[in-house]
Amino acid sequence: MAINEGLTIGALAKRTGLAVSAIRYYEGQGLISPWRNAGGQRRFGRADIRRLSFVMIAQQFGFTLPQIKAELDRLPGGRTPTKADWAKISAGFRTALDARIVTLTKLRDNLDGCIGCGCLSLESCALYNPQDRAAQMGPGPRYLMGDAPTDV
Amino acid sequence: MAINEGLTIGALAKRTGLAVSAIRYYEGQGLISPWRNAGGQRRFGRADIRRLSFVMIAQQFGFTLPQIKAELDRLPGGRTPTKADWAKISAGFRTALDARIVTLTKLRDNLDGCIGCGCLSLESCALYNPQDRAAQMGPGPRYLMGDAPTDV
DNA sequence: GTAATTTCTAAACCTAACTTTAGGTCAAGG
DNA sequence: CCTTGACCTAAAGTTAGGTTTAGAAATTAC
Repeated sequence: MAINEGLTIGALAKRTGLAVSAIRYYEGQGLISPWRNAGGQRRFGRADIRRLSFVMIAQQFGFTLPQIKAELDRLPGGRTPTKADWAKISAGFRTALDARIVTLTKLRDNLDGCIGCGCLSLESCALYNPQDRAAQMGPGPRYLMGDAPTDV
Repeated sequence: MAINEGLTIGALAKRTGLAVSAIRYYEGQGLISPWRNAGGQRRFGRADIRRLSFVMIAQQFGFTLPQIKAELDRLPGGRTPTKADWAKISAGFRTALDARIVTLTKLRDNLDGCIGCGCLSLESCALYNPQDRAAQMGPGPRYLMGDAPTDV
């Protein structure tokens, strides 16, 4: 391994647990911006490990890649992000997560009522509020619970 | 409208709020089994409204169609399901939902720690525990999460 | 009886988030 | 120097959960 020329894509993949192809894909989506060495191969900085870590956590929370990119774009350009920079962004997660827990809990409570009455029918079941469903997106795969993460 | 020959696909769509195309798709997936009239058109029983209602709720909870089918297959064949039949199946939701709430709450608590330290790095962040990641929730093309976490 | 809806089937298309493949190029070890 | 493994690009394939389209047949409305 050379002196300090950055991580290869393979090394980054090993460090993050991501597939090499996924990392290339993320670059295409603008989530990371490696530089190239003389031979045209990607080289990544150590800060990219943290960036990808952020991506993976955010995905677990149900964020889409464009939403995640929007968050990452708020990091300072020009210098390596500090812990404080990351902490600021992470705080938004807390809010989104709290909201999701509230939604699920409400859903569960409604379900309790439905188990009691055995209804599960459109006429009487609170779970089917058409307004709730109307908020869902049209085509394509559905996301977590239908409650898209509010803007962080 | 004829006497009592069952619901047309359009009527069922109106009752459930689903698109006609979605209902046909669900039939293809084995979630409902309409009969055909003399002209070859689908006819549905009133019990199918409830079946589709179940499908829609289960989707909100993040179940995939095959998982939902598995649940529906537990309903009695031969007779129209009673409220008790539906209540038995609904109880399973309660368990799944409770589990999901616990997972999210744990995730949030871990995040609290991470916001404190500002780490968000693979070396020290509890959010990356591969075991936690394996506990994926929600639908979507995320077959990657079960991958070998190599060294993490 | 005719026009307007609905419905039918099959196949193609859609999005998100990736993976796989094909056909080369680069880099590191012996 | 040569071989092996990592890397490159571009394009096509994959999965889930549907939607759209096209052309034909059935039903309903007037």
